[in-house]
Amino acid sequence: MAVTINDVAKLSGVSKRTVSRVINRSPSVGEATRERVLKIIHDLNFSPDKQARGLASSRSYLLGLIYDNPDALYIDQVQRGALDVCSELGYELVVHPCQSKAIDFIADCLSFISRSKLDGVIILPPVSENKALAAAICQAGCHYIRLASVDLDDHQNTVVCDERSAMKEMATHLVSLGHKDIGFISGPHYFKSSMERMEGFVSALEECGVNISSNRIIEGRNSYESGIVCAEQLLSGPVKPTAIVANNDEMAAGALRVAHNLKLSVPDQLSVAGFDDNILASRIIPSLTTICRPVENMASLAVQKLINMSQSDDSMPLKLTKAITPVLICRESTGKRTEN
Amino acid sequence: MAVTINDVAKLSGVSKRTVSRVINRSPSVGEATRERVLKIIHDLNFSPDKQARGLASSRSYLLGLIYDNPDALYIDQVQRGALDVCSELGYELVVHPCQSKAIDFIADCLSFISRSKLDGVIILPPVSENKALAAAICQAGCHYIRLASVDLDDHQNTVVCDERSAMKEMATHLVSLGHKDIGFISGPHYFKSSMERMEGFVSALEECGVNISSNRIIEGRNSYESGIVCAEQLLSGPVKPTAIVANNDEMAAGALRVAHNLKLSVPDQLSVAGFDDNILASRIIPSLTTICRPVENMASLAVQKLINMSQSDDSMPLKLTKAITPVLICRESTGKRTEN
DNA sequence: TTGAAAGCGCTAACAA
DNA sequence: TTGTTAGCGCTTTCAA
Repeated sequence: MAVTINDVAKLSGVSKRTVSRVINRSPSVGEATRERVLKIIHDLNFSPDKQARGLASSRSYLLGLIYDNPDALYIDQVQRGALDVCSELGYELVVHPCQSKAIDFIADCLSFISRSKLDGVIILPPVSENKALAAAICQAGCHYIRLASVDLDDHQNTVVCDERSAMKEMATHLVSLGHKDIGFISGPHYFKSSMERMEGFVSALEECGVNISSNRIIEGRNSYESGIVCAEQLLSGPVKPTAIVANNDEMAAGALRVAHNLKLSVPDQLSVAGFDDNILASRIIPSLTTICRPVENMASLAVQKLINMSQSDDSMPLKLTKAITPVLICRESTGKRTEN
Repeated sequence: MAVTINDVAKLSGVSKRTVSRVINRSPSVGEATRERVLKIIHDLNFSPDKQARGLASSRSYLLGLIYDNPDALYIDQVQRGALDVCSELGYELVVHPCQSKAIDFIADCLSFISRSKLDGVIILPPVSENKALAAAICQAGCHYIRLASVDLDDHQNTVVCDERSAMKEMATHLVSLGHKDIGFISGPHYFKSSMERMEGFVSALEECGVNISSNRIIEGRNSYESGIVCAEQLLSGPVKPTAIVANNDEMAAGALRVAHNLKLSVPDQLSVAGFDDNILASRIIPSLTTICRPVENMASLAVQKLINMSQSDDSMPLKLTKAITPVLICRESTGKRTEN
């Protein structure tokens, strides 16, 4: 059978209790003892049984990942970033795609949490913006971290990426290329992140002395198809913008498609930019100028915070040390404004 | 606190053991007793604690997902398909991306399994082809299902998608468009699925009376970059193929990029096709003709089989009823051969 | 700083 | 058909 805490205790000549303390990184263990026990643990390749631990401590060492429908690459990056930290600290990650429009959506998430007694959950945007969900989870006594683009909660409960500053970079980039008539395809206005990106972009443009009229801003739904619809609208008039920025890469891809249909050459006649740096961005022709967030880092940080919260009081807190700064990636789809 | 088996036992006037029997659908419980207990269970809204059950019965009600590096969309689809069935049957899904080239790769997977006492794992291609891994998992006493393109194991342990027949469709499609000089960018030859697709394609072409010379077949590495390298090679000679088929969409995207660089118009001067139907395929310009596998269904089926295996003998087996047939998706990137 | 003993909620032998 | 008695492997009172 597998090696248990008893084996470790016997071999290291201490009690179960002390081994338990070592496992749980309690500071009240003598340095010599700790090292001896750690060595035995290592030699025996012991790892504590999660179910037993959970049963005894009413914890599960399981973290949940709740998301609605961001793109697959984003989810994949989150999972990798989260698991990096999880596996280091003996946690496992349980996934839960959900339907935020479903009527029993919150109940469904709560059931997910209680079914496996999750120690905490990470909530991805855009579900992360759902205030009722966060409140319900909190009331259920479960820890959570919301990934977001704005402070929408206690600072402890969020990992925020400064998307506003990213859009500022984008604005500066386009203005420096000479663009003065720029169209913007926003995400749905009921998402705070959409507003954040839009406002960040618009106000940065203004700071650069470029104004964007309200009919140059169109609300999309973040889908490829809606990107097409919005870009068609932006490019339908006699005077066309020389650049279009979209709230995400999917819609930017839609804009590229429209440009293609209209035989507008990108970036010569029209610059296009997105947000996300998903797999599409580097593969599509022309490749897409876009914003890349450090998604894996954000997820790692979220897990660290989560584990910190659910750790017993006498264990040492982890240090949280990763920067969350998005980066502008310039590719082929943006270029100098040409006179027209 | 939550209601436990003891509460149920007390209220229904039987022993814990009997309640346990009812929970586990043991046939050796009197009909009257069973009904009484079930009523109490219902009234109390009791649901047994997974950790306690697991600790006592050495099961976890957790399934694992092991994968190396297929594209993110594929993973996302697998997760959704798997979770559909999992959540219906009270199981949870734990994810585990891994590095199949790492030296301790198998140990790492085994540790993943034992850490959480997984009841079973689903292994995605291409790791699923690793025979040593499957053997090790089996020996560790864990159930597994390998998603694959060929029968590489006991039929019970695999969910197979007939990729050979898909490539036959592809071949027929291209031949019907008049193509006679076709290039093929294969995946690494050490993957069985690569060979399966390649051989399926080549032999189907032959059946259609079209031969493909060996210098028209180039081994890629499934990456976008290697697609570029291989396509450049195929298109470097004085006589160019009129169509290029790649082992996956990523490499096909590379081929599109090369065509673009060479100012070859697709599909007028060159047809290109991929395999996967990933997110790229429908967004790229021109959109990509490719093969779509019913990935979600395959994952659902895998979970059903897995749970069937790990269920106690006296519970009803699930019926497994989904078809696993890939489909050819024709888009813009393939068209009639033009004389040259 | 350390240890002894009592469970956590459930299932599994073995009786009855 | 049912109940009794032990655990599963760990954490947690409480003492020392």
